[in-house]
Amino acid sequence: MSDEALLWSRLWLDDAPQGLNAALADSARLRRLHDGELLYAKGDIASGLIGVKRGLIRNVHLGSDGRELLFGLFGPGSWFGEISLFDDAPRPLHAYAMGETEVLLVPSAAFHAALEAHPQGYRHFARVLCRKLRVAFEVLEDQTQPLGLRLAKRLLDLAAVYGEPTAEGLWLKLPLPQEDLARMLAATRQSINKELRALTADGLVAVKGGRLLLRDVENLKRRVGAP
Amino acid sequence: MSDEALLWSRLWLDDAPQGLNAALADSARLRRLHDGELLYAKGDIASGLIGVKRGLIRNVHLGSDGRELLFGLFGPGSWFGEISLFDDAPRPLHAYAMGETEVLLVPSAAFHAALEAHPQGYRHFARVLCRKLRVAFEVLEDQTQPLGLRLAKRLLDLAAVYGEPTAEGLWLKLPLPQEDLARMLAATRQSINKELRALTADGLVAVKGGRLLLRDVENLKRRVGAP
DNA sequence: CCCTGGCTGTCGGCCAGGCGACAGCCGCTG
DNA sequence: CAGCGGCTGTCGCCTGGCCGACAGCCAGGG
Repeated sequence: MSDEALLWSRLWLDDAPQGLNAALADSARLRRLHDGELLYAKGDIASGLIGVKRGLIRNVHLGSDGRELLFGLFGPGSWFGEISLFDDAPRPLHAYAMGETEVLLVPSAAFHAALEAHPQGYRHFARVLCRKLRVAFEVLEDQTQPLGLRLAKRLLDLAAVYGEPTAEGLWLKLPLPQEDLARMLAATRQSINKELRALTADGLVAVKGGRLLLRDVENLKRRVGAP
Repeated sequence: MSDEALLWSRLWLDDAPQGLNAALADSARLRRLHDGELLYAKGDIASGLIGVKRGLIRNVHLGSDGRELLFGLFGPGSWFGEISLFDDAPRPLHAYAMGETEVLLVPSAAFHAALEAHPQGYRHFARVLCRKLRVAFEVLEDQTQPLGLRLAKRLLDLAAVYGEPTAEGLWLKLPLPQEDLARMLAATRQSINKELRALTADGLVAVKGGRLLLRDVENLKRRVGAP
């Protein structure tokens, strides 16, 4: 399967609805972005649905004080940007590229037309929206937890998407400076550093060559879940 | 218009799709709840879509330490509970009554059947889900703001739903102990008390007879928005 | 091979907000 | 009208996490 076909298959939760998939794929166009280039800004009207073919897209909020909050990190196979398509409201977040990146863009008009022709697509995207809502709820629930726990949880979440199992444990194949973890957890780089080293001291994670290794996923999960 | 007709009209954002509305209304049944009675628990499979006819429903998360987080407060005219219907996953939160309460419940099976017959309903509910997602995003963005700001913002949000304009200002016609504000903002009662009195000192709000009065909505908004 | 720029490790001061404690206050009920 | 239970007002202590500062460290480029 070509990487583009793989990307399309990742748009669907289980079985791809053939007609709809074809309609969307026909109208998609490729867009290339350089490192740091803006895909869209918060407040823009929706250009379309986005699928990442190569590279990485950051989905962020910029506080009035300049502080950046990192809501999403989308790698190859990920789709996003549907919210503004459904409610016709401005983009809720900025999106820009990390490294050389290629995305597929299904223009809004084509997206709407395809869905009108294949209404069962609405049901699918309703499920997608639900999943995002549940994730948001979970993060909100964890607000009161100490930073160490929230960090461990986030690492497990990242590993679920970007983890590569090896003999030593689960590698995060992702450029992930501590600064970014801080931006995800609304914390400071220093605090992340401290917690990360606490996890290292407990033998749960390790850092080798700038990448993170989850050495004991079971124990991490236990620490995060039922104490 | 009867209060029940009013409730149904509130299910839709703009114009009610007649056929779908009728189908849902036909299958809805009334359920009466006493003060504190559980409507559903987190983890339950979805019973159906809920509309509040009379009283108040609290939508909460219970932390393992017993701490309660208040995610939603639904009064007459409010609908909720659609998430689990669309993704067939367990309820993400508990829901229970405050005071004598009556709700309409559209059973899951009937809900699905009605939507299959009227697929344009999916589009509507997708919009509803989007709105909830945006609210969640905003709360997440405000994580780093000082408590005073978050409180002011929340009061304005509450006023948008439960506010009653008078000569003195905007009354919150809602039983709202400081403890509940604390549970909404993941703070303590004491901190809320302090911030509330700061707002009172600035003449922005007032408490009379246990209810809250927003005396200067304009200034509150200014304080919250562009400084 | 050195220099430069981005990341990591670490320290100390500081403060918002948590937590326990307790005293009014007010409305409801017996 | 006395008493009780739920809410509000207020203190003081304590701590997690913020912030500024600075010193390694390492990789890539000239």
